[in-house]
Amino acid sequence: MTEEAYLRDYDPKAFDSPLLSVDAVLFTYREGQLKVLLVERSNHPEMGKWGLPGGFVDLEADGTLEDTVIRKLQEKTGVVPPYVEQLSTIGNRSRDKRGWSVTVCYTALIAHQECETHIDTVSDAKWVNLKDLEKLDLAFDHKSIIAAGRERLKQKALYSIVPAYTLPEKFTLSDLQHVHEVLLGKPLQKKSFRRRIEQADLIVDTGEKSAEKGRPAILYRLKPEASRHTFIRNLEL
Amino acid sequence: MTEEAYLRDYDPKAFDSPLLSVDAVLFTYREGQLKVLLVERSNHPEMGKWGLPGGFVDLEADGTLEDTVIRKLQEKTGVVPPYVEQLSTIGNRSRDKRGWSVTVCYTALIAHQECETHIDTVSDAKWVNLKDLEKLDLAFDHKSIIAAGRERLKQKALYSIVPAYTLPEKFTLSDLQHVHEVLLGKPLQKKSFRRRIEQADLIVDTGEKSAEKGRPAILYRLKPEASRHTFIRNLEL
DNA sequence: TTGGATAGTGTCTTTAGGTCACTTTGTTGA
DNA sequence: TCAACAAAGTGACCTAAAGACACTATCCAA
Repeated sequence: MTEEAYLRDYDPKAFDSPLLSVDAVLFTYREGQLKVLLVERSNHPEMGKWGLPGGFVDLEADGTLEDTVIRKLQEKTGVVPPYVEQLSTIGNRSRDKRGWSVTVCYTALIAHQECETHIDTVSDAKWVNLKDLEKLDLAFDHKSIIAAGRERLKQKALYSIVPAYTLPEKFTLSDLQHVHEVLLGKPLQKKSFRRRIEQADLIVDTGEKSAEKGRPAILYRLKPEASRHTFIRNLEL
Repeated sequence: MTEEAYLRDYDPKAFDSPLLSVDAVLFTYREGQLKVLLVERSNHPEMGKWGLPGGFVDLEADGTLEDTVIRKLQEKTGVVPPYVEQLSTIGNRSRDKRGWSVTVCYTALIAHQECETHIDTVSDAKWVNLKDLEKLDLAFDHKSIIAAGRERLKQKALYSIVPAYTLPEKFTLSDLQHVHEVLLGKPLQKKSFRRRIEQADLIVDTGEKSAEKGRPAILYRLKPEASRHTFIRNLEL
């Protein structure tokens, strides 16, 4: 048989295959707290429970898996988060009552200011403090996915400034240090932190200053190469 | 409608969904070269081309995605590799002529001695030097998946001794250093390398010595906690 | 027993990061 | 107007990890 004949007769539903979905752990930082976006499930199974934003691939609309996540996140937040990175894929027979199920998970970061108003209009989405998650009973294995996302972000805090994407476009080094401290769960030395960031050479002085009490701080912005525009990490080499 | 009713009537084939497969980049080290296991495709599409070992989830036999990879690897090598780790998931409309396709990719490591004989009996599998890959035309996007796996392994060489899983159970520090040098593409300082490994405290002296020319070297083995038995990394926290 | 080959170590230098006190620069209210 | 306060930013010293490289150790073979 030729490949043409094979492809002509190919029936995608001839074989049983797992259910495939996509989920996103969207983090933000506000008032000293790390928060995750949760969505109330409006369909079975686990209807009524809160869980991660996500869903199924739209074979027509989506060209890649990243298109799917971004589409789903935009539905809930109104915007495309500036940072999206694949986290892990989980697939087994027990995580979904419907049967064998696979979910491709992503972590995403955004400044809460970017989507505050839109989330308020969407009644089925809300920010939840990571600290308050323990009490909640989330859908599927979403709680452990969030834990994995948080762990990944913690690692990033050790050797990168990726957590900066949880902040507004212009931010101070003190802000950034606070985010890192929350992620790492311990205070950092101001000097060391600043030295590391200066060496990395990933941010640039905007010339503006913050207006809090005390000495005003320089407002920085991420350099264009680490640009604030849908930085998608999946197989870039 | 109750959840019970929903689940009773649930039809997994009611919606179109992407094709889901699993692929593995199995590395080994031999005679100063990094090698990857390739398999000749016996079915359409891309029949006759060489590609990564992998396949579809068996909803009956496999409990998790990792079961699927391991089953596929065992079919080709005869054994379960001591190190298997999820790499990345790639899903888009263009990678497979059959349509929307998602593949969950893994990297795995094994000593070539463990499977030499079995691979010789399986005529459709062979080790290929990483260096020789450029010339080859592999199936699907497998060449870029291998590149990603190699890049991941290179990162591991910087701060771990995971590459030790490409070596036999008992190995010398010189062997391990050679593997790391090939991965990093540059010579390493013997003293620094050994200091780093000693500090990590992940290997233990077997009491045996190697018998090459020159001064015999101490044979080490990975400590049980970094045990040589199907160390699967996916979402361990 | 000596020379070749490779394993393994001693030691100085370099660099990244920790610590902490000090200076700077703004606001606020007597 | 100017001290007191608060937070930003820096100087300087110390420690730990890694780089560089020469040196010693231990085997085999001729």
